[in-house]
Amino acid sequence: MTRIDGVETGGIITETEAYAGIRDRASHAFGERRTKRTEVMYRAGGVSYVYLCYGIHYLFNVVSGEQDIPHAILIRGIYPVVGIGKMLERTGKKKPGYALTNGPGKLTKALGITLEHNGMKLNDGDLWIEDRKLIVGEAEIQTAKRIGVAYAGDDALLPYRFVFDYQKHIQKKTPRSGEQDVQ
DNA sequence: TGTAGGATCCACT
DNA sequence: GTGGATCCTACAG
Repeated sequence: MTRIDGVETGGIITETEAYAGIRDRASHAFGERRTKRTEVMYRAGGVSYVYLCYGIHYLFNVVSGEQDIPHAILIRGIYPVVGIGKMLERTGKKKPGYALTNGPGKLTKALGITLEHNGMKLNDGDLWIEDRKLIVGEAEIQTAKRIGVAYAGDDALLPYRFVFDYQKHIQKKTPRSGEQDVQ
C-alpha cells in the first residue's frame, strides 16, 4: 500500500523473489559489499529498499533480515485492489487487472514508488504492508527460478521466486463474484 | 574522471 | 520474438 499526495493505492502481493544476503550472487549485497546504495539492506528488517534499474524502472524490495544481515525480498508483482483509477492514470493503462502491476517496474510506477521511499519504514509513513488476513495454502504458492539473474551462476537456479495466484484464490473462495478482465 | 553494465518494459516486426 | 531506451552505481585507472 502507498499513500502519495493523500491518495492510497495498493494491492495483494502475488509475486516475490528472495535475495539471501551476502552469499547470494544475485544480491546487491553479495560478498558483503556495502555501499551507499546497499546500506539500507543492512538495516534491521521492515524498511523498504528502492533502487533504479536500467535507468528507467524503480524496483521495490522489503528488507527482511536482522541488523547487518542484508536479506531482502523483491516485490515483483501485485494484484491491484486499492486506488485502481489512480494506478491506471500513473501507468497510462486503460483497463484494470493484473497486467496493471504484474512487473516489478510497473508496480512501482503504479504505486508511485520512487527513490524517495528508499529506506522508509513499512509500518509508519506513506508506504507500508498490511496484514489483510489472507489465508494462503502452501499449495497456492508456486516456487520457481528467479528472473533476470543468469549472471549469478548457480545461484540463478535457486528456487527463490514465489508466485501466488490470487485469481485462483479468489475463485476458490467466491466462485461467483464478478471477475475482472485479466490478461 | 570515465565507463560498463544491470533484479525491465514497450514498441515494433 | 527481438531490440532499444536510459541513467545510476560501482569500480578501475
